[in-house]
Amino acid sequence: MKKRVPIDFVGERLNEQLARTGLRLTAQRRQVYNVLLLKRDHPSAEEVFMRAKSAMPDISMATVYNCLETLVKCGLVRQVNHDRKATRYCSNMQHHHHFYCDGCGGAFDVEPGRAGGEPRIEMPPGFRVRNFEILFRGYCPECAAKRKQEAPVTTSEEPQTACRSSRRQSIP
Amino acid sequence: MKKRVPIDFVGERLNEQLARTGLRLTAQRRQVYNVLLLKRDHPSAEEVFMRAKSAMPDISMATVYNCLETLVKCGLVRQVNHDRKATRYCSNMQHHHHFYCDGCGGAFDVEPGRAGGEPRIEMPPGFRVRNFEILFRGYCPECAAKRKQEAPVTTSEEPQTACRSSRRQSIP
DNA sequence: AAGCGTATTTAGAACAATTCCAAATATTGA
DNA sequence: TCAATATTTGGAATTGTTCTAAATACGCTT
Repeated sequence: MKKRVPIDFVGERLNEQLARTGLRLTAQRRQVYNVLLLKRDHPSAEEVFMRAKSAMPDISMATVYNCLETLVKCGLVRQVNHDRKATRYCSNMQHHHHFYCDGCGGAFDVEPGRAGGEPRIEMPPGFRVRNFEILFRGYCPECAAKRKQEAPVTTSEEPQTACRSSRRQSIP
Repeated sequence: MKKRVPIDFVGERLNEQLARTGLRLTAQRRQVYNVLLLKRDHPSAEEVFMRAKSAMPDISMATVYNCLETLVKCGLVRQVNHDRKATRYCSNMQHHHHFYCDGCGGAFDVEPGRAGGEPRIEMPPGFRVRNFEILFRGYCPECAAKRKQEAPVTTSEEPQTACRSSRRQSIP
């Protein structure tokens, strides 16, 4: 690991955020951040490791975990958890929700609704809500289509949701 | 484990649900279910184990996991996950949401809103939503109060939510 | 109440994801 | 270039959970 670390467009933002916490911009951190920006499909640490490794063969799993943690602390990346699966990492820092496919396990961003789309749940008194997120489950377009042709008359489905499916909002 | 298993009010419901899947009503299953009904504070498997153990000293962790799994399959209990913490178990089978306290780690039920309270997020086309749940984070009344007196002028808070806090809806 | 086939419980091993550790290496500023 | 500090690294340790195979219990039939 003797490379200089040229500061490019990716490095810019990264360095800026790191600097404000007194952290250093290293080749590994940049690589990991790059991976996350390049394909925003919510990869797990393992997947980030594999992708990073193809460009930087000597990077270690421990480092990937370290870098991810650092990026999270810097506010450049978010962790996304679903059930007890491995934590996934998301470089979309806008407020948004997630859809998890019961078929392929994929995670998709769901943009918060526009007009009156956000929930107006009333909390019991005393609770201080700092943030919230909606977690949707179901089938992604691919899996939905696949299931439709394999089992035309689907049973045991429980569409207990108030959400309409229409207009596109976000792409995998 | 030579006890008979008398069927009481708890056993009733349990037995009914078990029966429809060809499962047996055992003392352990009843004990575990009882624990979950008795104190609905979303205990983890470990906590269920400890509580069950005080009434049934020979019950094993493996059995607790087995029983919990069975109860989930029967539709009497739900799993609730938050971040990478241990799975918690919830005997409230109504559609509802959860609030997680960043202070004490507690989990609280949040009843779905009444008039227009549920989210109307529009999904991209093709997605099939089967269900959803809202996950709130913040401070529970106790922790909120504690923090207020310790740090009167709180910084670094990001109240990026559209949710009002008022009228009680659910108790811990 | 004895026997039988199946379900359940149990202790402990195995596992996956993640964190911790201490030594080696890299980076920054003087 | 050097010292001081931060980061990376491989491997061990941890946590929560699942798996396994043997022991036990159940429900039913005689």
